[in-house]
Amino acid sequence: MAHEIIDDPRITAVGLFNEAYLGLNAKLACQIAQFGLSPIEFEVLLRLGRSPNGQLRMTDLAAQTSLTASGVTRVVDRLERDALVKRTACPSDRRSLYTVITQSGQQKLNAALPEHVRLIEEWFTGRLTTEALDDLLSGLRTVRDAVRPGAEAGVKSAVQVH
Amino acid sequence: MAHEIIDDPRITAVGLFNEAYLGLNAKLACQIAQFGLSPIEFEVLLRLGRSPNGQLRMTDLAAQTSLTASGVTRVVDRLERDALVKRTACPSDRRSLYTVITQSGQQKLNAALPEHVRLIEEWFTGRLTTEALDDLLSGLRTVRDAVRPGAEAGVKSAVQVH
DNA sequence: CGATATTCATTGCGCCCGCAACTATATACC
DNA sequence: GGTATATAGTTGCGGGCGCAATGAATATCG
Repeated sequence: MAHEIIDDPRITAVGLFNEAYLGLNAKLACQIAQFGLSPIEFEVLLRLGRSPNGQLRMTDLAAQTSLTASGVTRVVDRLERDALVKRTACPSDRRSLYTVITQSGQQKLNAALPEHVRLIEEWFTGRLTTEALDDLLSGLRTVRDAVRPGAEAGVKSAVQVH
Repeated sequence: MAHEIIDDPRITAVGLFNEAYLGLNAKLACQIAQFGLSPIEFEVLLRLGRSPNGQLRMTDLAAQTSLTASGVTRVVDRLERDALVKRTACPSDRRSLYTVITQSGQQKLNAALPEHVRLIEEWFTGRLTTEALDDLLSGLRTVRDAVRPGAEAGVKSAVQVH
């Protein structure tokens, strides 16, 4: 009855991956929510905040997040409604729009970040020795590079895997 | 302008965690979809399949997945509509319901599992040396145990972390 | 035993987001 | 230069799921 494959250690490994990921994110989501933001809104703000001029085109946001173009439109809709970002025209391509973080968006981001980092330290990085953390990140990097759905910000040429 | 904290390596680490997790799951979701299942439906089927008698109460399913009770109700609704599970009364507590996997559910699970494991091997476990995999899983386990949202199946007494 | 509190599951409502269709602009090709 | 194709972004629609309210059964406690 395939009673052995259902307990395959590889399935267990993925289960562990899931639990660790979801558990950690639940902790972080809770803190982010205190600033009136959803995790995806926080991520967009973060990516804008670390980009040159605090701006990114909608398409780039879609590539860097787990969202489709449609999803980006709506997240930016919400952030713009709350005056945390604004849309501005792209001079070189009139199809494109820049989403640029506002003063108020930067302030909210700066306000949230210290505690955010503290929580990451508390529930994740601080739980491991330097060496164990390096090992973990190295493994994650290997997996990330394998499954890269676009991966690194700003990457233009994506190698297609068969 | 807090230009340093936004590039804190701990934030980067979480970003890496995200990319690896989402990328891997996208690969797996794609395969699962070929069997007409969403990832959460597959997970429910899997957890039922590895449980004694292929059954679990709604509440247990909620505890083991990332779903609320309401979410479990609806997932089981869909699976039951497709005849992959069925609800049966719990004799000892008439508030509770068992969700039990059907013959047809087992067959679908068995059909999906080999390729599922193969994909995990291809995109995850097979990318790492035995040692690197052990290190990765050990790190994940540490994090999981810290943030445990209920963690191990069947655990009854949950130690509350302040 | 009887009243109160708790637990299991479901449901109405609303948000979020993917898909596919659509508009506008840009690029390619003859 | 003009037509075909590709790309940027938005929108209607529909599905998935959380929250809070509800109903039913059980547990707790005076």
